[in-house]
This record gives sequence, structure tokens and C-alpha cells, in this order.
Amino acid sequence: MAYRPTEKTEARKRAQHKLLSDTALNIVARGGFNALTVASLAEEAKVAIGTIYKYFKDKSAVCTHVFQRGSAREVETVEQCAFPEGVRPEDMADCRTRLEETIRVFSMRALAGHKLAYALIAEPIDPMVEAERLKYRQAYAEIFSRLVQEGVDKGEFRPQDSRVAATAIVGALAETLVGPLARVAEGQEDIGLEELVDSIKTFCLAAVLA
Amino acid sequence: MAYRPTEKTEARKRAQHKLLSDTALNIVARGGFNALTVASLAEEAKVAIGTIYKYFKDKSAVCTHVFQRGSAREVETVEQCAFPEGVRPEDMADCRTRLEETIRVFSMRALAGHKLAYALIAEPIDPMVEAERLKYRQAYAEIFSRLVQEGVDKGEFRPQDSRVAATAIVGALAETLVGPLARVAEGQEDIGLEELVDSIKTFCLAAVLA
DNA sequence: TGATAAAGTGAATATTAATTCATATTATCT
DNA sequence: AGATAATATGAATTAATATTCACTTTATCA
Repeated sequence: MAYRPTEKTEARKRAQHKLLSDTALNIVARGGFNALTVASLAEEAKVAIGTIYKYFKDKSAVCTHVFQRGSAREVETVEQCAFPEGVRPEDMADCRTRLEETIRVFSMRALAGHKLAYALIAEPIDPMVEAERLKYRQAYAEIFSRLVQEGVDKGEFRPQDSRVAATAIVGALAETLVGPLARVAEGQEDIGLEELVDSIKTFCLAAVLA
Repeated sequence: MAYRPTEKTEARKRAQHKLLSDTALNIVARGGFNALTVASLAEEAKVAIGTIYKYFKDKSAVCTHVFQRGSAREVETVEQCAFPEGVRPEDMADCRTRLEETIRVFSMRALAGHKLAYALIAEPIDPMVEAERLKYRQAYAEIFSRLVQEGVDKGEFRPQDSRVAATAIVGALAETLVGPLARVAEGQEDIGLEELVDSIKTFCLAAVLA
């Protein structure tokens, strides 16, 4: 043999993958998943169409990757908010406070993220990627579920099925945000976002409190 | 001139339109909007592809029509439940009771409607039709909003933005039902539907109550 | 430098589904 | 029956993308 992959080639491979990943994320953030075509990605990344297929099995894989990458940071941030790490147990706020804060952060980030958040939460995409969205929403539900359960155990919240409550919270958040998100995504700045988030917060709080 | 539309031809026209409408609704109820193509509709209705275009402007129009027809009865039923007609004011149940009942009926019908309900509430479809779903959900939100507002005015519910609460309720319902709906739609009968609906009901009630 | 393997290319092809349109059929009226 | 108009037909066309693949370029190593 007379060819072996080396550190340099591996580095380039990683760089190319990152280039495609970044570009794809940009395209989605700018125009939603509709704007992400193999051709548009190739053009914007300045590579040939065929190159895409050296790095991703097919179009679906690109979408899935973008979805995961786009949502990972969101989920992480929200989780950190619900269950702050590096805080001594005695300094940990009560569940009610953390739930409020988590809802606020979720909403505000969604509203600030414009098109990307809309794409992740609500934009219609093809069924193969839809499975990813389900996971995305479930990841959130999982976080809320743990928080609600902790609240129930500590007597802060009424006894309830924390899975259902968590799913309902995610649904309530998504549904109330979709309208405003669509408007914000289209550039018509909207006032009253603070009030909106307050209303949602109050609604969810009341739903789970004792 | 030597041709004039007559009652007979008009009747046939209506019959044909109904045939296409029924067939399209059947296809969606059976396989979701994905299964509804111009070709599949033509085949199942036993007409030529071109015929579809004599009755509908384009594919979108077919989808929109199916969506409206499919949802009309649902919305009507739910509305009747929230605001029963032909009941003397003094016999009208309180808002809390009506809200509970409305949520129960909404959920149960969705769960019983299998694939159609899933298609209307959650199945990803193309953007043109998506606008219709937004209207569909808003129709529900409108009903809940009126009911919540009435409850607030009567002091049964806490003071709140009834639009936000209503939207949140619709979101909570849709989100909690999608999972079970998908499972029911695939034939894996699910137990615990009653409990699920009870949990959702309790959640929403707690959220709006004083 | 020549052999080997991987990465890159993009025109050609495949896919999927909507839409059109020249033609045929059917209904109506005198 | 003949004239007229609406309705029906479905093969052919269009459209929008995804996917392939024969070929070129680049990198590695003996």
C-alpha cells in the first residue's frame, strides 16, 4: 500500500464537515428548512454537489444533523436552568422558582432565535426529520418532567402525573410561541413579548402548583 | 345557443364533487395527507386525473377542502360542548364544568378519530395547507378563549389573558395527545386513555382556576 | 517518481408528483 | 339529427430536487 490517512487529511476532513455543517445551519437559520437543498448547500459552501454525499449519506442526514446541532445548545441551556450544576444543594432555588425561570428562558431564547427557533419548534418539515423534532420536544419534556416530579416530591406542586404535565407544558409553550415566532421571523417586530411570557409562565405555574 | 346547464347536470356536478370530496377524506383518514395525491384520488374515485382539475383549482385546494371538511364537524361539536345551545341560562352549567367537559370531548374524539385527528392536529403537511391547520387550531382557541373569559368575568377563574390561556390549552391538548394518537393510529391499542385525559383535564383546570 | 487511495466534481439521470391540453364523450336545445 | 357547450380523459409535459457516477484532482508513501 502507498496511501494512509494522516493527521493532516483527517483535519481537513473535519474542517470540511464543519464547513458543511456551519453552512447548512446558516441556511436554515436564515430561511428555514425549506431553503436547505443539496444544491443551495453546495453553492453556499462552494463545493460540488457530489461532495455533500462524501460527508452525508443523503439529504435527510443533513437535515437531521442540522436539527440536532441546532437544538443541542437550546436543550442544554434549558436543562442548566432547570437543574443548575455547581450549586450547593442548600443554595438551590425551589422548584417553583426554577420552573418559572426555565419557562422564561425557553421562551425568550425561542423568541430571540428568530427563524431557527421557529424551524426547530414549528416549521413543517419532511417526515424523516420530523422524528428528530419529536426527540427534541421530548428532550424538553424530560427536563420539565424531572423538575415537576421533584416539585411533587417536595410538596411544592400538587400530586400529578409529571410526564403528562411536562408534555402539556411543552405543548403550551410551543403553541403560544408559534404565532409570535412566525411574526418575529418575518421581521414584524412585536411588542408585548414580556407580557406574553409572563402570561405563559403564570398559566404553567398555576397548572402544577399545589 | 343550443346548450344550457340544467338541474340534472347541476345535480351530477354536485354528485361528482361530493364523490371526490368523500374519496379524498377517506384517503386522508386512512393514510394521512401524505397518501393524498392527485393520482391516488383519481384512481380511488375512478375518474381521470384531469377531472380533478375540473372540480378543484389545484392540489392545494383539495387539501384545504379536506382539512376544512374534516375539521368542521370537530370544531362544531366542541363548540356545542362549550356553549350548549337551547339550554336555558339558569340550567347552564358553570364554566369549570363546561371546560372540563369540552376538554374531555376534544380529547376523546381525537383519540377515537384515529388517523384523521392525527392528520388534522399534528401530521406534517405542506406549508400551503399548514395555514389551514393554523385556522383550525385558532378556531379551537377561539372557543376556549370565550369560555375562559366568561369564567374570568364570573369570578370562577383567576384574572388572566384568556387568549393566551386558550392557546396554551390547545397546545397542551395537542402535545399530550400526539404521542398516544400516533400509537392509536398505528393500531397499537393503548390502555390508560381515560387516565391520560383525566390528567390533561386536571392540568388545564388548575391552570385557569381561581 | 510512480502507485494507490481518498476526496472532489458536476453534468447526467432518477424520482416523484403536479399540471396541462388535444381529443373524446356526453348533455342540451332547436 | 345537428349544433353547441360542458365535462371527462390520460398520456405527455413540467418542475423541482435528490442522487449517481465516470472522471479529475490531491495526498500519501515506498
